[in-house]
Amino acid sequence: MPLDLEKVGVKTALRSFLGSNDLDTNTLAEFYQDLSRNSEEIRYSPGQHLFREGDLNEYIYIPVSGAIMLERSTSSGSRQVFAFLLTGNILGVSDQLIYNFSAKALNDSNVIKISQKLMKNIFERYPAIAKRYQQITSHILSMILDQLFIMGQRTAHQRLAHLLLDMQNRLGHGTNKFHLPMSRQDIADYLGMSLETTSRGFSQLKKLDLINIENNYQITIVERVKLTDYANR
Amino acid sequence: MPLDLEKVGVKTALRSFLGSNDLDTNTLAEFYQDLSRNSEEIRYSPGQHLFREGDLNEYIYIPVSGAIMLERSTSSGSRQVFAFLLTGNILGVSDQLIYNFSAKALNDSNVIKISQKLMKNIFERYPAIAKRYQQITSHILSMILDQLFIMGQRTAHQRLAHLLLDMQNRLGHGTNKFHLPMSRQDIADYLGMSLETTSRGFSQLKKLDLINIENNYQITIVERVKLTDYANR
DNA sequence: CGAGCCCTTGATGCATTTCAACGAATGTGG
DNA sequence: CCACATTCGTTGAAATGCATCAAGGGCTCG
Repeated sequence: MPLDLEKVGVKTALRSFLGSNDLDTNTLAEFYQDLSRNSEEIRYSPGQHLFREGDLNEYIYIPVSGAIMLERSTSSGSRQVFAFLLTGNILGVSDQLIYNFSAKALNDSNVIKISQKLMKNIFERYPAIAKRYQQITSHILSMILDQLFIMGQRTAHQRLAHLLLDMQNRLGHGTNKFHLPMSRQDIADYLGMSLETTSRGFSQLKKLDLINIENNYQITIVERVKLTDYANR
Repeated sequence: MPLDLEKVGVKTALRSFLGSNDLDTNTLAEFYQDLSRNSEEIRYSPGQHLFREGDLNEYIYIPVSGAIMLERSTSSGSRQVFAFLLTGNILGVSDQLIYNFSAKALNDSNVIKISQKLMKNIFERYPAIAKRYQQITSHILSMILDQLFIMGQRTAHQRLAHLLLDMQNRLGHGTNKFHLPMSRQDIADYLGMSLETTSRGFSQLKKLDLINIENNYQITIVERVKLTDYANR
């Protein structure tokens, strides 16, 4: 379906993408017009791929609702999950001819899909947006560095604590409760550990009264400070 | 010292930075002029910092010779090494106000130092170079993803095998021999393992006749195909 | 030659994986 | 609505990989 700028989610996602700075209202309005005419919003079901590793890099995507997982698999069957993307994040920020990872919807998700061609065109006409895009790229870079840092850290349970803190930030909306969009296996492949270790990690953190597990996916951070401490010990 | 464009290493490094494409000779010549007037080549001794985590992000750096290590340390004393940079690589490609890692020379290194201000200026005047810069950023992003992928690999020895293959590509100059610029401890912190495990990994790979160790730093890849197989098993 | 540094190797204990069984939640067809 | 299958998560026990502790070897440089 064509992009409907009046939908609350779409606006939120785009605002989060563009950031709160610099862009004057005229530029913004024109840009929105461009988008609504030339790009669309697409709905994906759980498990459906936005694209696969090896596909031509022709679009960028901005999730409006739901959650997207970036992953790469080996011939030998193992898998690395690179990131979980939520509302207002962006994927496909790359000049590479071909995607070198796959993107898959974790649950029912709405996603804005913009062609790279349109994007290049927009960059030429709105330097402010091109600049913002560069900022985003460098922010992503710094996020991945953080992730790499965490991967090198001591214990599996600490890495899990990091993930939960991150998820609270991104999903908690100011509260200490959130709903995990991914499975234990997804978390395991994200943090480089086995499914069972992930599960034991949850149990351990619950036993220490740092978190509470309402059901498999509904998590509460009970002791944020202590959990942070646990993660960075 | 001011940048001497006639020096072979400098040319090589800049060419590798700029890539082999697109830029017409006029643009190139002007750009080189700009650089030689406004930037400099600096020599660093082993262990010396180019910058530290938290320093203002005011320069980008391009190694001409030697090797630079990017690292971040925790308060609790552990360390993550993010990358080893060699001739023609680039560091400081980020819009972040402050570096979020340190850069340290591993051995005697010459480095071209360019102010971010000059760089921005150059981008405005030479769009082709701005575009190239964006390509580089996205290439770096994809390198870090590869690194993240490797960190998720099963065993420590496999990760080491990956590193050695990477080093052969970058240092071997077409041969199967190369000189490692970093210590066992550096490798350990890069791959998220202990120094001892790294050492045992070397011994193991040698025992399997996949590599040969002339001395601690002089390595030969004996069986590239088998080593690749070992790394991805 | 000896000091210092880095690397290697061995022994031990702990963290994590693997294998296996079970439990909870969800969906399906009779 | 209830058996039943299926999927996903938890937990236990055994095996393995890795970190840690500790000792010793080799190289370099004064």
